[in-house]
Amino acid sequence: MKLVDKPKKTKTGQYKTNEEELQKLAGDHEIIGVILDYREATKLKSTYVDALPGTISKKTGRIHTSFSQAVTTTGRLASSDPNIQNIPVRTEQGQEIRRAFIARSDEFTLLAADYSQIELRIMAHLSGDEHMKEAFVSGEDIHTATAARVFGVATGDVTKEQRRRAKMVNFGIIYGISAFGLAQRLRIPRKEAAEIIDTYFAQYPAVKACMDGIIETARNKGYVETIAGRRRHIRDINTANGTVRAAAERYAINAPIQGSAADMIKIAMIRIEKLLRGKKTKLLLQVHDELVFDLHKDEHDLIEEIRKLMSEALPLSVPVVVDCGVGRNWLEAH
DNA sequence: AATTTCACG
DNA sequence: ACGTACGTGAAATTA
Repeated sequence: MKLVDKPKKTKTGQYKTNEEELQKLAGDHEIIGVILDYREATKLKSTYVDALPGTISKKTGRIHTSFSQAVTTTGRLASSDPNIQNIPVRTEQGQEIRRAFIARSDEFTLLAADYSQIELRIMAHLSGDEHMKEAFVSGEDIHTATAARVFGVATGDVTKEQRRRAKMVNFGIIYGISAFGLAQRLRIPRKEAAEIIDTYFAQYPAVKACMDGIIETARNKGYVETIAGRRRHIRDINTANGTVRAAAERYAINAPIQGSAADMIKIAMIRIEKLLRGKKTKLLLQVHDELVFDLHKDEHDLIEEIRKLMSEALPLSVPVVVDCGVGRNWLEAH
């Protein structure tokens, strides 16, 4: 429709029509919003509404996923056939789908127990950064605390926009931040993004030192390690190609963070399995930082025991907070 | 079979 | 100038 001067192309030469590109055209033609709505609806219908009923076991009347323990590069589990780790939750229509996941009978409810900000807490632990640790020890909202530091205002004066940006920066830290990546996410010039990152590292100096140290380890040993000792080998960490090397450095930084979180929840799962022996309550699912249980109505005392096992699975130098919720369906449990 | 898009953490 | 945020799996489309 000639709405763009230089339309972006995919690597095979097709026009890019993903959400990010379409969103930029939202004000230029009324069809764009309609297409985005259509995309959302058809994605949910084909991937979940149409597909999941066919996966229900004839024998049990339930959906049984497969968890792979040796697939991901970081130590996370992967769920397939069907994937139950990507059940919708973000949009209204998505939430309707999540509501369909219910407890096994009237005697049960669903319990969702999830780690709060676990990857940033692991960053605080690995780096030992006093400012970041203090934010968690005092129970502050980490994104608000980061915003206050990066934008130089009091915690109470942090605006929504500042918090939103700080949240993006915190995510960036976990991913092995780059000025380009942050600039794209925040839709600001690369130079501004670079300044935000500089301020961030000035406020959390030990985080910067930790990230440099991880990269140094990768260069010297060829691999990085999680808290429990899982290794990820980092190819190309010493390559001359700057782009490839920068990517390798991001993998090196992300792997110990994402992987240590995976270590933690796996240790918790092993201990919880022992706790639940002989009980009616069953562990159903793991979704990276969350465990979902069929909780029997007479066993609600288990909630605090599960919370304790999860929060103490891999002790950190900051508090590990586990949020627990109970409901008739998976959406309500959150 | 490869690519693109998009669902989740 | 290059060209990137990390980790997955499934459906639809393209080649």
